[in-house]
Formats: sequence, C-alpha cells, structure tokens
Amino acid sequence: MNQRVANIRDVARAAGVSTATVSRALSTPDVVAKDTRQAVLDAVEATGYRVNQAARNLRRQRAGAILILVPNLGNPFFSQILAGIDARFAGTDYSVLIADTANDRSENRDVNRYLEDSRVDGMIVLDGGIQISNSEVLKTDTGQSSVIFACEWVNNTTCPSVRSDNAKGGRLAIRHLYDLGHKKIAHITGPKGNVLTRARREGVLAERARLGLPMRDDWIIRGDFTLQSGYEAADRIIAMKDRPTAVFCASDQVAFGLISRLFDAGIQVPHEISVVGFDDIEQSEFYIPRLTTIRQNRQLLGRSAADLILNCLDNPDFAVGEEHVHLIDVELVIRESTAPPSS
Amino acid sequence: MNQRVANIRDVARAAGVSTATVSRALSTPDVVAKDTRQAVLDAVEATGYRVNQAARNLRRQRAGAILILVPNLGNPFFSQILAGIDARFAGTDYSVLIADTANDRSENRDVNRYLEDSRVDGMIVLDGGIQISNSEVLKTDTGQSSVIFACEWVNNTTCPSVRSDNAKGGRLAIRHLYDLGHKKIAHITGPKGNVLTRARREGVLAERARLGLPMRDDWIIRGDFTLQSGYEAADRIIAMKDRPTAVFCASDQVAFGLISRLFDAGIQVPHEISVVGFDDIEQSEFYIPRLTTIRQNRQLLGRSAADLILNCLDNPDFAVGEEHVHLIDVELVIRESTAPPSS
DNA sequence: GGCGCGCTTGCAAACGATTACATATTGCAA
DNA sequence: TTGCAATATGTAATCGTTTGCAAGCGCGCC
Repeated sequence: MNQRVANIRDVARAAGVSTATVSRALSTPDVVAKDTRQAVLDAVEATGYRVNQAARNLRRQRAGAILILVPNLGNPFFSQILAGIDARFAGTDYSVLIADTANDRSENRDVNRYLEDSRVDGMIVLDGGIQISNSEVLKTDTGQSSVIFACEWVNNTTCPSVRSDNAKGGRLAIRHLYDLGHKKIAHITGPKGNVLTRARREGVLAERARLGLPMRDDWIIRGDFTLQSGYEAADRIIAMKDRPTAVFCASDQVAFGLISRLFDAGIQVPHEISVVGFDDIEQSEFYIPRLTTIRQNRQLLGRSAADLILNCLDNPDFAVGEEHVHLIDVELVIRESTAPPSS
Repeated sequence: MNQRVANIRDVARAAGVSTATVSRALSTPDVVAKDTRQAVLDAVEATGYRVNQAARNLRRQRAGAILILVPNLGNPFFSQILAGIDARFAGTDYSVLIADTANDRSENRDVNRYLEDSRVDGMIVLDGGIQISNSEVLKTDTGQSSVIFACEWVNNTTCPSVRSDNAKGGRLAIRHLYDLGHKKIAHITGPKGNVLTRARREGVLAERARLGLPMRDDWIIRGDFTLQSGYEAADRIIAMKDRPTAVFCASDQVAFGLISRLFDAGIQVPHEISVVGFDDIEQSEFYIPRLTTIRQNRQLLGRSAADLILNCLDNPDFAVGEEHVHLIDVELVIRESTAPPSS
C-alpha cells in the first residue's frame, strides 16, 4: 500500500520531459509544442497527478485563498450571500475560507489581524463594524492583498464595496405606505453605528420630509435586526398614546418579531397596523400575514462581490484611489402585511 | 516601500540563532532553553514575523485546511451548524473551507472529487446525498485524509458521523400529539432517499404502531424540507375526505409552508389542525402561531463534528473499523401550534 | 556559408519552513 | 581524569513547484 501520490517529477519522467516542461504545459499551454503538451497530458492522466497547492503557492508567493468575514455565521441572512460568493469561486483556483468575527467580538477586531495570520490573498468583509487601520490595500506574508466590502461597509475608507441601495429601500417603503394613505409611520432601525441602519433611516427621513409627513422622535425606534428586537419594539409601540398606523422595519426578522408581539396583544396586521420589512428572506412569503418587504438580491450581491475581488486580484491597480461602490438595486414586494389605514 | 515581510531567516538573524532554533522555539518551545526562547520571541515581535503557511504545509506534507461540504449554502438551516464548526476551528492552525455541492448537482458527485483537487486534510460532509466510492479514510495529494459526516450521513460506509437522534424526534412528536388526544396524525416527510427522511419516518411509524394509532398510507406525504413543499402538502391535506387532526412535519420550514396554506384556506392552527415541526429554527418562536417543534442543537452538532474530525486528524487510527456514531439528543419544545383536537 | 531569429526545452535556483543528524556543552558518577 | 548521558543548538537536506536564463535546433536571408 505504498501509494505515494504522483508529483511533477513522476509526470516528467513518464512523459520523457523535464519538470519545467510539465509545469509549462499545465500553466501556459501555448508555449509548449503540441506533441509535447499531449504527452504531458497523457502522463498526467496516467499518473493521476494533481498539483500540490502548497508548493505552488509557496513558489508563487501567494496564498491561493480568499477569506469571507461574516459578522455572525449563525444569522441566516448571510447564507444566500455566501452561496453567491461560493458559486463564483467554484472552478477558480482560489479556495474560499470563512471566518466568523463573532468568535472574537471582545477583542480589538481589525481587518489586519485576519490578513496577518491568515493565508489569504484577499478578503470580502461582510462586517461593517470592523476596524480598518491601514490603507485599502494591505500586505500579508505573501504580498499584496485586497479587501473589499459587501453588504455592509466602513465609511472612512476607500475600499471598493458592493451594497444594496439601502436608502432607496427606505424611500420605497415609506412611499408605499404613503400611497396606501398612511401618515403616521414608525421606523424600527438597525443597531447604533451600523451603516445599514443609517442608510435606511436616511431614506426614511428623506422621503418622509419630501411627502410632508409628520415627524415624531419616538417613531424612530432602535432595534438590531433581530427577531427579539422587533418583539421588544412592539411593546414600545403598543404603549404609545399616539400610535403609528404603519411600521417600517429594518429587517424581515424585526418585522416577524414585531408582528408576533402585536398578535399577542390582539392587534391585527395589517388591519390595525401595516408592517413593511427589509431583505425579503425566504420565510417572508410564508409568514402570516405574508410580509410586504424590500427585496435585496443577496445572491447577486455575493456574486458581484466575488467578481469584484477577482478583478482586484487580477490587476492590483484596479480601483485604487477612486471610490468604487457597486450599488445593487432593491425592489418593493407587496404582499399582505400592508393595507390602507382603518381609521 | 520595499516592505518585504519577515521570514524565519530574518528572525534567526535578529535573535542571533539559527533558523532551526527559531522553528523549534515556536513549534516545540519546551526543547529550547528559556533564554533562547525569549530572544526568539522578542525577535519575532521586532520583525513582525508570521509563519508562512504554504511553506510549513509543504514541508509538513499536509494541507492545513478542512473542507465543509454543504448541500445548499443558501439554506439557512446550515448556518448555525457552520457557526458551531467555525467556532471550534478558530485558534487551531486549520483553515475552514466551504464548498456548496449544489454548484455541481448535475455531475457525478463523489467525495473524492473534492478531496483530490482540493487542498484539504479532512472533510466534514453535511450532504448525505453524496457518493463515497472508497474507504472512509482516503488519500489526497498530501497524504491521508479523513472524512466524517455531520447532520446527514451515508448508510453503507463506516465513516464516523455526528447526528441528531432523528428517530427519537419522530417518536416525541407523535407521542406529544397522542397525549393531546390526537389519533389521526399525518406526516410530511423529507425528500425520497434522504437518510433524515427515513430516520424520522421510522420514529413516526414505530411510535404510531406502539400506541395503536390508525395507519393510512395517504397520511404519509412526501415533502423535501422546503417551505414550498409544505405549502403543497397542505393542498393534499385540505382535499382529504378523512382529514387528519394533526400533522408532523419533517422540518420547520415545511410547517411554515403548511400553516400558511391552511390559513389561506381558512383552517385554523392549532384549533382545527395541530402542527409539529422539526429543527427549532430561530423563527419558529415568532411564527404565528408559535411553532411546537423538535429542537436540534445545531450549534452543538457543528462543534461536535469539528471535535470529531480534529480527533481523526490527530490520531489517524481513531475510529477506523468500528462504526462511530455520535448521537445528539433532541428535545420537544411545546408552543402554540398544537392543542387537543376540537372534535 | 555564416548569422540572426524564433521556437522549444532543459538546468538549476529559488520560495520558506521543518527535522534527522551531528555537534557542542554541561553535569555527574566512577 | 575520564566517560557518558542529557540538554541545547547548528548544518543541511528536503518538501513540490515555478521561472530566469541559456542552449539546441531549424530556417531564411544576405
């Protein structure tokens, strides 16, 4: 059972050429003669040769992998994005690594920490809460490496990023509720400091102002995208003397939590309160009531992020300097959690 | 800007020792003298040295990574499992790769395909639908590599695996409904050929027989774990002349789809039909009605799988031959989608 | 016939770490 | 004093590729 795996030398021997030629036949086929190339391919077939990535990466001074940094892998919101990224990388010679920043929430989380002791050529960061101390193009032990943001981002850098048009989502939601006749519209936001929170809220405020809708500070309620926070926000709303007739939530999960609590309290959605979510996760179509929401194309977002970083890796001069933001359109999906106000 | 990264030679020079000593000071600290060790650590600090994984892996004849094979990354069910796995690997010197088998659903998917051209020491397979042609311990270009299953598994191999006690889950669900007074209990299964489908259904049938409950073939309805399949199953149930008073679904998603459609048809849950799910995903607590379900500890499942494979990697003789199945307990979570039958 | 050019190919030096083996040093017992 | 074991360190080979450089070869042109 001395089944040593074939290396490039075995192939060279079998094909009657040098290792250099084997290497070239595989990496740059156009520079070797047709016959030689075929002989090499046959030898590869015969020996079952597979290139040793560690050796290749060592020699090429690269890592052969990109890292996806996820704020919380347990959050199903990211799964579709990951799927989009992964699909794009299948077939390339990059491996896809994932790391969950939640695992060291306590420490001073800086992008560089991950680049340093990791073995990656680039990073797709889905966590806008991360520190980024250096420039947008950083160094690892294997040379230059690029960082891009997807979904979330960090404001004071020029890292390229791919994101949904969050402000537009906010505007669409408000506009939809306005069109139904709502004037008193609350908004449950994301967590403090989060860029998505800010972008969506700005959309909300802009549209509310544009339409001349009444403003009340307590109609902006802090949440954190979770089911639980929606649930808790419901209590605040229930307790209000001047209760809004519609609520726009910063995520579908928040909307579920909200509706669930309203239901407990005997408040009907959409009859008494209309609710709009954000994301259009799969469950939204099957919630009771089916959720009206802003659709983010998460799969596309992932794929675009992967495209972008592959671009960065191929030509290192790509997108340095200029702000490079790739905006993905969002869409209003009208279902049954919104209706004209009853009163 | 000639910012070459430090290698082991730089450290050796800075510390006034040989590279061998540096290597030992870092990998096997106990064999170098205390003073030398400190000098090396200082030099590491000073130079900002990071070990080059490609070089280390090449020399050590290993890949330094393990691969998670997911049937469908877009399915949020797996995110918690991934989180559990990832948490366990944080801090080890293994990288975590993920691949989505959905990306080549068409081809002849065999475990070996992934081992061969990948750069991994081991694999955690979450896809019971995969082919596995060789033995449970396979070879890659960098030596021996281990495969284990988590969540799902493949029947005719002796690969170690970690799984929930699915049959028990089935029994618990039926027992709960029986205790409430239900006799006519339907079951929406997973997809054909799936091991989970089978295990859960067997639990159902066993318990139903034990309790002497009536059997009807059309009360076993084929699903595929998705929202959509639950929705469609509802139509079949609605159309029945002899309608069951309770339904046990093979996943929470199926339960959502089912309840959603029943609601459309004006059938109240749990008033007219009780529904039990399986998984206890996060949303279940906030569905309307809150879903009674069988809880799988997915985070624990992931962590256990990671433990198991680390064990396999550390001592290659671990768990060869004997069937090695690590069973994770499940738990009935009673909420509001179940109630005594009305009639 | 000699020269230069283009096309293929081989030689051999990296890439950066680990580790078997050899060597140096020290302590201690005979 | 000598010898031996234990401890600490250095030397150098090695892992499997890639790639700069040089060389071989055939061919056309002056």
